[in-house]
Formats: sequence, structure tokens, C-alpha cells
Amino acid sequence: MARRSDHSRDEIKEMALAAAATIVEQEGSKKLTARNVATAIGYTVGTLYLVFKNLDDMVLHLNAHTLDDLHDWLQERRDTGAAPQQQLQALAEAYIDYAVSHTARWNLLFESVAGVDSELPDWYLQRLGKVFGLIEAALAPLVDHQGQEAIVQAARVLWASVHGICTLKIRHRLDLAGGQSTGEMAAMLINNFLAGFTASK
Amino acid sequence: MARRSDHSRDEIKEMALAAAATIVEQEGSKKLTARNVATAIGYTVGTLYLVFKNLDDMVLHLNAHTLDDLHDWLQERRDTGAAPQQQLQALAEAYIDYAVSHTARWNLLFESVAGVDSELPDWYLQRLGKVFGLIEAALAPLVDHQGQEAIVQAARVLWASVHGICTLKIRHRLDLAGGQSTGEMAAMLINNFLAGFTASK
DNA sequence: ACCTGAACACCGTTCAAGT
DNA sequence: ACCTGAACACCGTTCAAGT
Repeated sequence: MARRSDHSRDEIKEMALAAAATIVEQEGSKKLTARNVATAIGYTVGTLYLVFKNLDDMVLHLNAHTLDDLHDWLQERRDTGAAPQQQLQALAEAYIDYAVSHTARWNLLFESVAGVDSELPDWYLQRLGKVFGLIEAALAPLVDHQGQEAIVQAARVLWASVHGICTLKIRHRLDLAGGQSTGEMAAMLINNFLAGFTASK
Repeated sequence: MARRSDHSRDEIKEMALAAAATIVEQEGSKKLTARNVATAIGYTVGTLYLVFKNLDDMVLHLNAHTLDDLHDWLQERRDTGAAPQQQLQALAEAYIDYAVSHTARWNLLFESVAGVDSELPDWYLQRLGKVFGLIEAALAPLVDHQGQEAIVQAARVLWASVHGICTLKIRHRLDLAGGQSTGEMAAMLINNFLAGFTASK
């Protein structure tokens, strides 16, 4: 054993990330262990530490893939022909759909805190920015009397809010009597927020 | 050894929860292990499984305490004399303050998914409802032309949104260029949402 | 009856040693 | 040079056995 060179480092990395994604989707994030990933790609645990700093680092790379995936998912489902308000509603529903149909991968996106101090790497923040860009694009036509700065800020507030609704629903923190659906909640949020936002000068 | 009866089951339970809270606050949630809690209260691991179903069950009870704590924290800091909008802003800032100053305990509140299927127990949902009640009380005077139903719905949408802003900030998912503070984001959310909400019939 | 503590089946991570 | 696999220091959970 030892010394194989069947695959380059980059190949091993991609194989590991693909295996990790499969494990998370099919067996849940609790089964995402170094040993399970290594076995799935036909290597031993040690090899994983040759291509990733540690398991958190592997999860961060997996999350980057998930963000790309989410971006494409949202892009396909946004209705660029519709009015901004309908576009935002479609994006919100697409976001919630993604969370519901890929719950384990989506949860992983927010589980790692990576240490309160440590900032996320640039290549990760860029992917985050791409997702926010879709919201900004939908908002842009609504607010031409305001600056670009206002659009960026509104996009973040709005999306953090949609995310909050989504996360509390998925984690059963809104299972109180007489609850609305997430779609209704997102609609209430978007309609009221935009009413206030477009009225302000 | 064995057979001590120094403490009743309920006493052991409370001791364990107090120890767990201390460990989480001082050493982080990664150090919250059965062995660490047991050692802290002078018992062995096995004893913990006499009073809790498992570790998730212990965390759920700890979270219930945290919710009570959060409720009292918000209640003390809300400004019942002020206008509804200022009251909500004060509540939002108090919520964010709690998350920032008790990050580990606050994170624990949302980490356990407890299994996608399983609902949270009633005694837990009641505590959640108590927290939402504070928001509903602040909203109530603003919307007397709408029904009680509308207040409850608005409170949930608004609070899920504040929570979203808070959680993305704390997990560094908003560390993009030109970011606002959480306080500014919450203000933008509340002002625009209320403008839309009070204008609607 | 109450509690122990050893045992089981796992973890993440490292690193001397094999080819 | 590349990879192994055993070792270390942990986990959650169970349960026969002690007092």
C-alpha cells in the first residue's frame, strides 16, 4: 500500500466534496464524518487531511458548492419578466423551496460558525455576494429615486428577513397556534417592506 | 459506591442544567458533553441518563431556561412608555444584544433540529409563545383597525425577520463590503414594514 | 433503590512507517 | 512522494454489578 497517484490532489478534493454532498443529502449531516467520506472515495482518513486542513475546512468548501447550486436554482426560478414585487416573491419562494428540498445541505450552510473571531475567506464571501446580487437586481428598478447604496442595503435586510422566516419554520420555531405558511409570511414581509421602501424619499 | 440519595432526581436535574449553562457560557457548546456536566455536579455519566432521555433532551431543557432568561431580558429592556415603533426598535436591539452577549447559549437555541419530523413539546412552545407575546403587545396599539389575527401574524413575520438579521450577522454571513450595523438593519426593517402595515386596511 | 464505571461503537486528528 | 493505518484523546449511550 501507500503511493498510488491514481488521482491528483485536486481530483481527490473534488471526489471528496462530491461524496460529502451525497452523504449529507442521503444520510444527513451527522453521517458526514472523515471516515465515511474517505471510505466513499476509496482512500483512508489520513488522505483527507492531505487535501483539507480539517473537517471544518471541508465543510466550508462543500458550502461554497452549495452556494453556487443555490445561486443557479434561484436564477432559474426568478421571473425576470415580472414586476419587481413578483420577482422578489418568486425568489423568496424559490429560496424556501431550496431549503425544504435540500434541508440537510442548506442547514450545513449556517451550522459552522468557524469561530466567532474568524472571518470567512474571500472566495466564500464572493459566492455569498453573487446570491445577494440576484436580490439586488430584482430590487433595482423599484428604487431609482434612491442610491445604489440603498438597494444594496435593502437587499440585505430583505434577504436576511426571508432567511429568518425560512430558518424558524424549518426548525419548528414557529409551530405555534394559528400559523401561516412560509409563503404567506414572505409575502406579508415583502409587500409591507416594499410599500414602506418605495414611499420613502 | 452507588446508592447515595444525596439529591432528589429534580435536584440533580437542576444541578445539571445549571452546570450545563455555565459550561456553555464559559467554554462554548463544544465542551457541553455528558462527561463534563456529570463531573461538574459530582456524579458519573450514567446518572445523567437517569434524569434525561439523552443529551438532546438535556439541551432542550437548557434551551427552555434560556428562553425564560431571554423573555425577562426583553421585558426589562422594552420601553412600554414609548411609541410602538420605538418599542419594537428597543426590543430588536435588546434581542441582538442578548445574542451578542450570550452567543453560545443563544446559538444552542437554534442548533438542535431534533429531527425534521418531531415537533417540539408543548412546554417548550409555550415559552416560545411568551417571547412572541412581547412583540405582539408592542404591535397591538398600531393596528386596531385590523384583527388580533393580523397582529399575531405581523409579530411573527417581524420577529422572524429580526432573528434573520441577527443570525446572519453573528455567523458572519453579511460581512460583505459596505455593510450596515445590525441596529441600522433592524431599523430599516421595522420602519418600512410598519409603514406598509399601518397603511394597509 | 440508587448510582457506578466499564464497555461498546463511534468520533477528529496526527504521524511514523511502508512502498 | 504518496498514502496508510495504528494510535491518541476524546465522544454518546447502555447496563451488569456493587452497596
